Amino acid sequence: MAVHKKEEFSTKEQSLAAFAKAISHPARIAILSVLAKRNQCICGEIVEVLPLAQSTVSQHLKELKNAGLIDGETDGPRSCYCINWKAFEKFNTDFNSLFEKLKEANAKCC
Amino acid sequence: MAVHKKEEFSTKEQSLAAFAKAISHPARIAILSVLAKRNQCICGEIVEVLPLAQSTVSQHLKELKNAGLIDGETDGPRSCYCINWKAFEKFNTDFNSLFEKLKEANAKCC
DNA sequence: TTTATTTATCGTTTTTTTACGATTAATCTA
DNA sequence: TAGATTAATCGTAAAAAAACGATAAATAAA
Repeated sequence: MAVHKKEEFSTKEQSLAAFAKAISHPARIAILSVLAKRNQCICGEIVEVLPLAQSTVSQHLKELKNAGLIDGETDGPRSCYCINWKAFEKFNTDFNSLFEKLKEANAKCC
Repeated sequence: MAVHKKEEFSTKEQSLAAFAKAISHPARIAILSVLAKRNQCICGEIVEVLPLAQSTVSQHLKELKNAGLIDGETDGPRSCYCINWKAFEKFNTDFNSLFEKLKEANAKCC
C-alpha cells in the first residue's frame, strides 16, 4: 500500500507530470508570475508579495528550482531568481505533442 | 501549522494550479493520453493499460472529472470517458496569458 | 570586529495524496 | 431469477506536501 508507482510510467509522462506538479500550487504560480513580470527578483521581494512565511516561500522556490523552472544564484546575502524559459518551452512542446494534434480529430463524448 | 492558504491567491492562480494539479501525476497524464488517442474509452480499457489497481484508476478518473478535464457517462454497467477539450483550451489560454507575452521581453538571469 | 540583514535549512505538525483490497451497486447474460 | 461483469465507494495505511518557527550561514554595514 501507498508504494508509489510513478517509475512505471513513461519518461515523457513523468516529466510532464513533474512540470505540472511544480506549478500545481497557487503560491508557485504567483512566484512565477512575479518573476515573469520583473524578469528577475530577489527572494525578499517575493516574500513581501506572498501571504506566506519566509521559510515557506524558500521551500517553494527550492521546489521550482529543483524542477528546473527557475534559475537562482546568490548575490551577496541575497538570492536572485529568474524563470528558465527553456523549461517552459519544453513543457509546451511535450504537452502539445500529447494532445494538440488530436483535438480536431475528436468529436464529442460517448 | 499546515493550514492551507490556497484561498489567499487570485482566482486565476488557483484555477491554473488546480488544472496543473490534475495533470501532476503520470497516471493521469497516461489516462488523458489514452483518451486523446481513442477519443473515448471505458474504464476497463484504461485499467488494462495502466499498472494500477482498478480502484486506484477509478480514483484518478474521479479526480480528472472533478477538475473538469474529462467527461464521463455511464453506459450500462460500464463508464465511458472522454476529454473535455474546452478545459484544455482554457488552460492554454490562461497559461499563455500569464507567461507567453513576457518571454521575448526577458533576457537572461541575474 | 560586532551587529544587522538576508535566505536556507531543520524539526515538527497537520493535511493531502497515493494505493490497495474488500465491498457495494448496477446492469447484463444464461 | 441467479450468476457474472463492471465500476464506484469505503476503509485504511503509508508517503508526500504545506506551513511555520527557530536556527544557522553568509555577507554587508556600522
